[in-house]
Amino acid sequence: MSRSPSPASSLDFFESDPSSEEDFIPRRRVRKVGPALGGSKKVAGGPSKGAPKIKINLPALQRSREIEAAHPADGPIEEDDVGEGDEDDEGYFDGMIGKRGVDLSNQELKPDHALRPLWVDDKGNIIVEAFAPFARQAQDFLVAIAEPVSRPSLVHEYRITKPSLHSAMSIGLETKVIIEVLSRLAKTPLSPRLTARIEEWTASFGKVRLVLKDNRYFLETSVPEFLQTLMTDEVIRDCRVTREQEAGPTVFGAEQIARPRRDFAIPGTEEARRAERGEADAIGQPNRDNDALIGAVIGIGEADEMEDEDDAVHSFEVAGTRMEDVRRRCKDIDLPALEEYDFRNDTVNPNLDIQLKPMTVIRPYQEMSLAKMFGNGRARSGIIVLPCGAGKTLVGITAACTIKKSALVLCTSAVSVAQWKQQFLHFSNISEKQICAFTQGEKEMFTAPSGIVISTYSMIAKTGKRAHDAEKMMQFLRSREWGFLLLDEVHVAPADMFRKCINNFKVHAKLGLTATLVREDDRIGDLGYLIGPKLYEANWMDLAKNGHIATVQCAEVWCPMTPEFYREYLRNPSRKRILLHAMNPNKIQAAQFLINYHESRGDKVIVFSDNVFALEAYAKKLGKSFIHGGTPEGERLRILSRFQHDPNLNTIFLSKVGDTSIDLPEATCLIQISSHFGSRRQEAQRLGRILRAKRRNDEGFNAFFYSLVSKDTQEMYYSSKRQGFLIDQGYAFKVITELHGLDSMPNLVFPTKAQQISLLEEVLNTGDAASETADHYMRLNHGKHLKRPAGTQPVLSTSAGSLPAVQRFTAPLEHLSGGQNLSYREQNKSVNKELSREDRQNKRGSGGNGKDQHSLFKKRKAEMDAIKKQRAAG
DNA sequence: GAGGTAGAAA
DNA sequence: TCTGATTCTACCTC
Repeated sequence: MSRSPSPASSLDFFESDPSSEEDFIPRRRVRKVGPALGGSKKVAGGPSKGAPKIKINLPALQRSREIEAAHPADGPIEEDDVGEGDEDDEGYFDGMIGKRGVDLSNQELKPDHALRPLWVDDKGNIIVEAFAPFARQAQDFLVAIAEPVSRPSLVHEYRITKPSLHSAMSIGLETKVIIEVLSRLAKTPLSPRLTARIEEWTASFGKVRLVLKDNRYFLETSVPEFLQTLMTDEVIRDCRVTREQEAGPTVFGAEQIARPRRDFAIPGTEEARRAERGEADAIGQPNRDNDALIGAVIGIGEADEMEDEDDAVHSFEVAGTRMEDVRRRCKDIDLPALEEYDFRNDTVNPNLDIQLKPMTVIRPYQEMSLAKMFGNGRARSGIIVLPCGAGKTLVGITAACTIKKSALVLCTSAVSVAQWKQQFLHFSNISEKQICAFTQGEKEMFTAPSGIVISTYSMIAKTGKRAHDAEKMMQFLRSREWGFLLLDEVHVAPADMFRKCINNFKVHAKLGLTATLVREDDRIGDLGYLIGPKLYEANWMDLAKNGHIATVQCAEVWCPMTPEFYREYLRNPSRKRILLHAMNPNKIQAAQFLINYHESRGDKVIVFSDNVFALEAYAKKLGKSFIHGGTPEGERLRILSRFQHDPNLNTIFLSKVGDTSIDLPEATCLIQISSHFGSRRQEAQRLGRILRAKRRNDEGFNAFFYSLVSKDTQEMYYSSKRQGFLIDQGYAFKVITELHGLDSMPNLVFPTKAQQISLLEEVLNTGDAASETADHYMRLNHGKHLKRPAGTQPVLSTSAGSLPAVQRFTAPLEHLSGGQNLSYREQNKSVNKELSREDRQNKRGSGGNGKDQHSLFKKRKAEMDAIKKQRAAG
């Protein structure tokens, strides 16, 4: 690698020997290791004589395990942990098969195990040797049948769960194929318990369907006993619609039962171009090399068709307003309703004349995800997960061009509505009068019989008063049947208000798109019944390898707190702590150093800060432009265009506004200075800002992602939590504890203690102002959040005067200090002790004029004392 | 455009 | 154990 000599030598942390694990594993991650690693769990009967003992104990694996242990609530779409059976044998099968660890200590290796890439235990945990022969093909298969747990470079981990098997079934895999392929790829024979479980879980799948006909929803099944189950279930019975003339279930003929192959090509693919040239013979056949190869290698031909079902389809109507209940209940009673839209044979809804423009070509992974959606010639509802910048929009548009029916597109912001509209016009031949936006500003309806409407979730979910036009528009949207509902950023859909967007419309097929299928609450699993199974999830590392997204070097920079800041940090309530660790002078210096370094390399740098005060302070101190929520539109555009075109403006500071909706293809380096919450989604989305870097295909090009963390503060905890998602995607975070050359840098900000202390003073004072304005803000807008913590007494604030809304609450000290964060408190117990000892000494000693006590600290102490006194009195 | 209301995110 | 505090967005009305 050739780099300019002086800064490169100071930033050689990315070039050190990757084999030294020490550098790659931050020490703090070495927490307690999960159970059953390397076979520590009890083994019935012990290992049989002569059988080789297999232990998997690779560092990479261990690391991922530890991260998982650190936030166990995480994870892909998963069943609620039902856990009825307490006994070890049964309990863990509910929800997901295994918890963690792959224990094969009493298993016999197959003689040719070296050729087979998988370790599969009896709980459904799978470990892939990514370097083994056929690992590639194995991974294609695993993505379809299991949840990726983590995918670092050499050893990948997957887990078979009930939802993942349902996804597999919904894209057309069959039980016996799943078991067969799995057992051929595994190094040891599959456990009978696992195969039994797979059989059990897949048995009922796909036998119940939910269909929309003539604006009415029907549950249908060809298995009489399932019909029985459904009709006697009280929840579902409650959702039934009975009309006078149809007391019992309707019985249809057999025509819907045949499971056809796809007999058309997905637009934009090689297949489609072949079809255009009249070479249509191969359509719908598995045309990927992988399929053929895997078939040849493991001796499995093409998947057999589903065995013939009964001749008659029984169905009954359910209320459209109760769809969510119906879907959830079906899932709960293990009869998940499959939703497929046979759009080619839908003669009721008019077709929409929409095609991809001839020049539009979709990428292999986009084709693959669409092939999952349209695999059997119908449109399956589900979710496609692609990294930011990997062309989600084009996937959505291609899906719309395949279905060719009226479509409804929902996004999170008005900006993104405009982008979708523009992209539709760019990639397809849709005419402008057939595509319309529904936002505050635009309330046009299409006049043609079919068309596309693009809107925001909040517009649709709006409760209460509506503008006249908006109400009319909603009636229009609600009154008609839609062929296709496209949900952008679908991870927001489980929110209370947004989830009704999905059920408010008569929709045949739903497709959710997202880059980050994670939420910090437990609602991500709801998407399973709100929309459908996950159809496809791309591997970030693979896309990077193939140049579809940029390669990123990630680093966490540990900045020690200066003593003055740390002392204040420890004694201040949590609200100011955020400010204190964000404004840590060492961090500001680190930011300055990194910005200088990357600007000198010709990088365009984005600096993120969640805290608006810190954002502004940094930007002003370092003389850079900044944008936050309060920045007027015109100003934003001006700054952004200068960032793109002006070679003298290479760094911008962004607040949360930059997380979404601002597209910056120029950026190649990203620095986070304040990230006090543990949102994995935000971290991934920010990384996504630089994944679409235009220069990504340059030889040896790397984008850079830095997280600046103040040492020994809450940030450490949050930072490791935030990284979870990216680490699971295979990114490695390097920890940098020292930036060489920083001290010798000219024009370093805050070089002297005096300047740092005056900064501290400013921070504390402004902090006061900030919390006052925050109080004011809350009084005005967010009174609903002022809930009294349990076990506290309301105290009327003296400053509140006649305003009844303001209440101050007495509470244990922990409520104020943020000490309720357990892991954090543990870390700092001794420090707190030291601090209180120091406090006592200060009190005993110099009666207030101690020479080491800055006047500022005296003031703070007086304030704290006043608070304490007040609390004691109240 | 200002100000109000409501909601999301974590 | 329970839920946080803040920033931001979007929509509505006037």
